[in-house]
Amino acid sequence: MNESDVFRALSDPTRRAVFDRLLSGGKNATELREGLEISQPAVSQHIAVLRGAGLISEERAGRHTNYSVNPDGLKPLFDWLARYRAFWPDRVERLKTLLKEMDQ
Amino acid sequence: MNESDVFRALSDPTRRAVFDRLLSGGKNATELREGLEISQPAVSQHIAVLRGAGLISEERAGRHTNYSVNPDGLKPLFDWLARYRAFWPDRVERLKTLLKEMDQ
DNA sequence: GCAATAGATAAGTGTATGCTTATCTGAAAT
DNA sequence: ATTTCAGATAAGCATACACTTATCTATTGC
Repeated sequence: MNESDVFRALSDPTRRAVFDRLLSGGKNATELREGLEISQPAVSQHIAVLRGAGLISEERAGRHTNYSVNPDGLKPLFDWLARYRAFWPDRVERLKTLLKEMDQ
Repeated sequence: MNESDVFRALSDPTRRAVFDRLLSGGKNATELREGLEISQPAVSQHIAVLRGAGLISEERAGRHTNYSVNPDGLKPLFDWLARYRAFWPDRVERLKTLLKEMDQ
């Protein structure tokens, strides 16, 4: 919800790995756990933190729960970063990338 | 230096306030402390965390030390966020702003 | 109904974090 | 030289975090 929650949620590498995994589409908790050498409750707790920060949303489907990236979740981060636009790297390159992407 | 350090450093509101204060130019530790109801060592410790994350750099000047934003410090954050470009808000508006800014 | 499965919650543990007061280092000024 | 000021470091403390094992809830399938 707020900046602190988002920054804190993303400060943990395992949590970033979980979040990253959702980039390729929604997944359930078991799928999110794959490859991570961590207990089931630990994943569940990480998911709770990400949800609490507004970064992911969930949809119950039977006995599975499907988690997906909340499109607005990163907004606090973008908003905060916008004030540091002066320090954005490779502005021109980034702009080109954006333009190219938008043409598609 | 790495993503975790940057996210963690910025997860603390006091530390963001200190960092924000540097946006309007370099400052020494006493100036950074102004308005914060916090002890001098606490500020010193926050500065150490920000420096450790590569977010600020320092320049000793007599018995003062001038701290300033490290222009490359936010790069890990930008790089990480670049992968989530699909979720960037107001892409067109942001692009316009960038263009306007670059024309100046 | 009953066993199996997905996931959350409880309780406990070691470590990290943010803060404090007290002290140290080093440069400035008199 | 000695006091003064900027800032770092030391030590201690309370709380937060990330993790574990054990247990609970809810849904599915037989």
